[in-house]
Amino acid sequence: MEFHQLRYFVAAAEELSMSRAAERVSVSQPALSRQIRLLEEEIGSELFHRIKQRIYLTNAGTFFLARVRQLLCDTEMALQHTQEQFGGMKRTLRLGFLSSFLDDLIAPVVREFQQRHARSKVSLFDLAPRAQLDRLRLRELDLCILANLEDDERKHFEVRTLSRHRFIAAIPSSHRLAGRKSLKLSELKHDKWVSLSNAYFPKRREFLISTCEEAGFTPHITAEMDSLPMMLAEIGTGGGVGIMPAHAAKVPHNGCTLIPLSAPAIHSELLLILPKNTTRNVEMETLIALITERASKI
Amino acid sequence: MEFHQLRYFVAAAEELSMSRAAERVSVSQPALSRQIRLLEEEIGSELFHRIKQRIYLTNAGTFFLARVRQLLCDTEMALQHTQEQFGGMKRTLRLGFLSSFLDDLIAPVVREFQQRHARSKVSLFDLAPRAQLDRLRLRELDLCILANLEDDERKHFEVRTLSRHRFIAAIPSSHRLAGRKSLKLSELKHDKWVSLSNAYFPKRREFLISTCEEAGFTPHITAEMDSLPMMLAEIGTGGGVGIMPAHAAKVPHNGCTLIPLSAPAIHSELLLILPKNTTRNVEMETLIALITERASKI
DNA sequence: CCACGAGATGCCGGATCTGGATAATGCCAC
DNA sequence: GTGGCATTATCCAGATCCGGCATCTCGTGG
Repeated sequence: MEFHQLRYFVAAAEELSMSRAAERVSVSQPALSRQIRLLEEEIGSELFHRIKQRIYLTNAGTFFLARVRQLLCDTEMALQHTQEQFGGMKRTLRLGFLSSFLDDLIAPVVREFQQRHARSKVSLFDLAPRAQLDRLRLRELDLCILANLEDDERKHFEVRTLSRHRFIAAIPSSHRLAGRKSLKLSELKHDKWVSLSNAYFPKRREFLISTCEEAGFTPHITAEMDSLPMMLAEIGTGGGVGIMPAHAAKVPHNGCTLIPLSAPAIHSELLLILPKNTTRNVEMETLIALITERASKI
Repeated sequence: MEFHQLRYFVAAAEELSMSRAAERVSVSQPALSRQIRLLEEEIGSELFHRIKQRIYLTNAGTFFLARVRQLLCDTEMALQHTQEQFGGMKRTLRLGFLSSFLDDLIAPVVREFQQRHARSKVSLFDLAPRAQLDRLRLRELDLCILANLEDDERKHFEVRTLSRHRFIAAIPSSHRLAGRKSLKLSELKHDKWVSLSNAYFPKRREFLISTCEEAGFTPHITAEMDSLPMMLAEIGTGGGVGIMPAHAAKVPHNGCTLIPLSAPAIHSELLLILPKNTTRNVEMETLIALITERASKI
């Protein structure tokens, strides 16, 4: 297992195309294909389904991807941190986020920031909530953007609310309610449910259960997934139903229908999370201001 | 930055010798030297002091080492986990520990375990407490062995006490009290103090402060270090005084004198920590039994 | 003063990674 | 149905980079 193989893999997983991935990481397509094959041989399991000249992540691939993301993130941070502290390198701002906010919030903010502080560097890390918080606590990230935070955690960080989002229901397109314009949570009381795993999404299962109980039933949870894309994939193949913040619509969801919830109105808050008791420089303040401003417009 | 460079670096840092490290990782000494040079060039800072044909970790090296350990641990775990879950590989037991317990507890237990279950694999990961807990929570480790645990955390895990250890004081060998056979905590009330950082050692600073306050003073903490070796190095160069569990004597401490504390008697508990609500197989039970048994003899 | 040990340097051989050409396959339009 | 386009897999030659050997330097200890 080598770093370049992992980078090629992430690129391929994100592009869902060997050719585009190869272009993105500046190698030829055969070179990339081959390295991914080697990686698959080492793992002993295919990372991609190759069907009809297209590639799709296997379950193993999805599972591996989450870990590789964290790995590459930690690698980059270890290098940067050491360079900055001992190699006289300028401080890079490290920002954790959820991929569903990349287009609307993160990317425009970073573009604007780069214009104002052309000599500053910002590194972006697409990580699950749990992974973001762990790294913020270790000061390996400078700030995080994620939705919801259990009370236990709040006291360790400085937390600001950026915006509020409604929850929607995600059900298979073949589901009896898939044609509806809106639905009530209680209409899904007899369905199988898919949740996000607590390991990556703090307290998410408890949140689902208590929300449903307030609506008068206990959800029958049959699957817990490690990421939003995996959850949508599971639902799309008929594995059950689920709820999630509306911005989840940004991630691909073939076979899934997303329907607004008319009752109860469940909200999640998008939060900006900072370490407590730290002095912040001008760049940091600018970045925070830009994020706050932009988020208020969503 | 490549994986083999990181492995060479860890080997060199542990052996404090390029030649022995080279032998350990089965390459020639020049090859290893060169790769470490390349790594240093990439970081922009020396990882080792090279004086009089010997090598010593620089501050940058010590800092980088902690992160690289975690990185290699995570890499190995990502690979194993994926292989086991999707590649039909047999389950490996992953065990986190503190290096000071390797010789007396971990190594003998693992040897014994290998004899009883020759076909099982155990992987060992030398990690800071914080890193162990984070990885246990994500189920990337199966079991941790560490000292002390804040109450917040206890409720997330199953915790068993293995043994109790007295705290000792660590002071520079040049310190006015260095000749003493034992000393009271309050005799150090006017010294500069060195603590372990909260980022890697949960609540360690608070523990030091409250312990000192019970002894009638507030410690003037001038440095927080990321690891026990760094802390001992800092104390050894006159950076202050500190307290730590007696087993710290296992790690090299040039320039440091370790002296039993006559009052107050501060204890720490060595804990075995397991995830909650998991089914455990025979191998796991054997391992737990062996650890418990062995620890009671220390 | 010399021998030995440890790390640094130079050069060569070989593993392997890359890239370009090419083949095979599927999709889509006409 | 057929031809064009796109995408992935395969093959081979060239280049890169890593590792090993020999050697050098420096410090230590007898």
